[in-house]
Amino acid sequence: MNDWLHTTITSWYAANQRELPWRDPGTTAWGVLVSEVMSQQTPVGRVAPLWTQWMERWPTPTDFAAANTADVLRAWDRLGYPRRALRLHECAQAVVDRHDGEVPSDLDELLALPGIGTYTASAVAVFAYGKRHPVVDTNVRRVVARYAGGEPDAGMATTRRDLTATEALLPTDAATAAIVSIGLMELGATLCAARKVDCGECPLKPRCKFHATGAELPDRPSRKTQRYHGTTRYVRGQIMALLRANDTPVPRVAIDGVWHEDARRAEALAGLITDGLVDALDGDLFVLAGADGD
DNA sequence: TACACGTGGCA
DNA sequence: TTGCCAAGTGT
Repeated sequence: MNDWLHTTITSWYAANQRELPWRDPGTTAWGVLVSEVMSQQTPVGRVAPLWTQWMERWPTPTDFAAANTADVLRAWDRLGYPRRALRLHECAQAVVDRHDGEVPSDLDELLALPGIGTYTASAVAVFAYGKRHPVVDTNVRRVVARYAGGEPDAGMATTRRDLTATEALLPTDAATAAIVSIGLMELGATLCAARKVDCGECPLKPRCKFHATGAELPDRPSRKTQRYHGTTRYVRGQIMALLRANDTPVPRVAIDGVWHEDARRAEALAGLITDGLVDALDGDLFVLAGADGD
């Protein structure tokens, strides 16, 4: 009963998809996995150039598993959330240890890997291996909420409900379902964004409940955000940037320069050490984790 | 369930 | 300019 949706999305995506390096037909499952992890909470346009360099440097899980952690964190550069780089490194090691260096295609095996949650596991199974699963990210949740629910935004992320609602829209055929999923994501990332809709260009307009009811976006943001400057997260970022820029151990007094509040700075540094992103050396010196080789 | 977790572009 | 927002995951 959703045939119209499937053919509409499929043809729209074929004609309008953005050029992204990991969409090249020759991309490996590992390449897909890396692109998905890098894209977590990060605009894909910022990911693309880094992904290309990354895959040239570490083409396979085995290559990457052997990399030094400090090199990984430097290569991650300012992509954000450096813990993702750590998880990706652990993920490569798990792929080598548990799967003989081959990215698994089974959803549960993917889910068991470090840094791989519901979304990423589905995305790899579907986009790299052609499996049939609903792939539900923030874009899909929003587009489905608007198209099928007539609501301006998706509600709270409740995995089960999201999977059910998306599942109901997908075709039986795995290959087509994959294109519908990537098409919904693309639509949400381009024409049907959180704060800006372009119904005039949208192929789903004729049957979209949200458009039918006026497509009015609320003035209020759909989710709460917090101030960033001066937060622990901000100070962590400043410390990481300082350590990335230095090949030699950095004395505490240098770190003291990144933020004026002692307590905040201490909290940030302690957190980075706890998270395995920073190593403390004798003499009150600090380095990127694994800077001496893992 | 709710919060922590980086960074930079855009309106 | 300030603040929203981005292919989420782990706790």
